[in-house]
Amino acid sequence: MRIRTATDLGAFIRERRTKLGMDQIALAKKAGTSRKWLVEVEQGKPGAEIGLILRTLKSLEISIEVEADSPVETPSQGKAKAPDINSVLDSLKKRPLKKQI
Amino acid sequence: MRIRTATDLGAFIRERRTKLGMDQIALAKKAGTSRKWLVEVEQGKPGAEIGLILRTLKSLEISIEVEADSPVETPSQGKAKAPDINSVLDSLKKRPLKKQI
DNA sequence: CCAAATAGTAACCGTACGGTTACACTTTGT
DNA sequence: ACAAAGTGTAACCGTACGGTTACTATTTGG
Repeated sequence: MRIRTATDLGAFIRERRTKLGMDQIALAKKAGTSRKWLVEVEQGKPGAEIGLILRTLKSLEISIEVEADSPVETPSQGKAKAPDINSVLDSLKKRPLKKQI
Repeated sequence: MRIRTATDLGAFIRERRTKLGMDQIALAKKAGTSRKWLVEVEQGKPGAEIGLILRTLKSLEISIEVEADSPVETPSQGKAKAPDINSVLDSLKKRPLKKQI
């Protein structure tokens, strides 16, 4: 299922929880959170912290996949997009070391 | 890419951002958050709120998919998996229907 | 009817999330 | 050499997230 909003996520969590025959207390305990928090998350609370969300999904054996929609946006670089050298150079340009004076 | 931790998510966000040629300020503004927040998220902050995360992923044109790992109760023989009767029974057993007095 | 189980809600409270501002460090371009 | 761009970090502060506890529906079962 594609997740676009916190409400989507809450609905999916609730559906999975009930299919597994768990109540809110059981899931909250397994995920290391509180029942209050789970209630709010299942209702689509956008302020829920990602760490607790991930623990909850793991407790429900739900996997998350992220994917870039468009391969890459090359605005005006023409049509030659073979080796994507810019990305390679950019990644090599990452802050390598912390140099001390 | 499979997301298991907040660090995974932060790394993916950063990779996508740089591939799109955006700096932290541009992405933060587009996602409606602050650069400080984005720095922490890219470093794997588990306390980041899911609402801001979703806005950021949308700004990067990243889609999220969630999926239940096991259908419901791994039936060892996956040949013809009848109309998952267990789920039906479970849901009926839990909170079946709203019955009128 | 009453009791039990599950879920939604409210209050209070300590903590930390997120925004703002400022400064330090590195790389790049002039 | 310098300045600019990009990033990491620190401080302060208002707000709200999450935990706890309690109470309220709603349904089921005795």
